[in-house]
Amino acid sequence: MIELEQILKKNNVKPTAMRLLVLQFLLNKKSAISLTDVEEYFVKSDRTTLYRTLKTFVESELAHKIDDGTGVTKYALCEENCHCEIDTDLHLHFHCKLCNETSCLTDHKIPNISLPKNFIAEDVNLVVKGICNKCNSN
Amino acid sequence: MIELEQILKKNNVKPTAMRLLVLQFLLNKKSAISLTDVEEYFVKSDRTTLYRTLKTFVESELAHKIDDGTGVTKYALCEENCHCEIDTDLHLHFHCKLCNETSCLTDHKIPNISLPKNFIAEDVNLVVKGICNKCNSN
DNA sequence: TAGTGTATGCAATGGAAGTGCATTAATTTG
DNA sequence: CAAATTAATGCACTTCCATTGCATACACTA
Repeated sequence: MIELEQILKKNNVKPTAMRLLVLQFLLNKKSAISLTDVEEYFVKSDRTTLYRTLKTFVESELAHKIDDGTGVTKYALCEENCHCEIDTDLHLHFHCKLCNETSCLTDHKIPNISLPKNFIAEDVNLVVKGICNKCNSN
Repeated sequence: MIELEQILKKNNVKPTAMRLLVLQFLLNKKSAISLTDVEEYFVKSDRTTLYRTLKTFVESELAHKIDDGTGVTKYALCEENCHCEIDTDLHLHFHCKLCNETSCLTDHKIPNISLPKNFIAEDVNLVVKGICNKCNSN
């Protein structure tokens, strides 16, 4: 528990009860989760609070925001020492159309992309859709 | 004009007046457009009709749907001979945060992606965000 | 020409993101 | 310690976009 507090403090986020709980929840999830997921888990808490909690996490580089193409924003904790930097920290996301889960393939960094002249890249989003290993083996 | 009809017929889409107009509109656009863009252009037509027209185009592989991370679905005509196939047809999209335009970098195919064992890729979406060449030169 | 199927238009719904404001909790400062 | 300031939370509401149901209009076929 104390560890959780440390994580938040390290990123200059005040460790409120709500934030600790949401952080814990995210830690337990292997796949990326949506605001609705969090909302369904913390029924007693308000949607807005959860929304802002996630927003705070993203702004303080504790979590990253994932657009997996489903139209619903997903969130996942950053890896240790992640600064959400292009070329080094950004990885591939995989969305399974069967189980509907979006997972972070953190080992799969985004390949180097050459852009036409005068284009400046600031962020890259790479999402692969298909069938994940779990669903494939069933 | 007759050309437009041919395009539709080739993809088994009945060439109605509305569809011809929307197709024409898409042809004139270099960047990907949203339903709202189309709606603003064809003020007299109904949103639903335009929505379904675009949907029809996507389903008949005349256009592809782009999720550029803005939260608004964009559409762009497929290239000649496109079958929306992974590895050969899918290309990079670039979203400029200044002019807010999403462009198809059709010359930039998506690099080969190696997935972990038992993952099956069916679709890939690669979006780079930053500043486009036009905005960069101003 | 009648009949069938598709396209269109209108109205309405639903989901998700986001904002404004009042209230409460926490922290700083005199 | 109390007052004052700042931050976090909860509630209500708005907005935006995607999507559907149903009735009408159009087009094609028998």
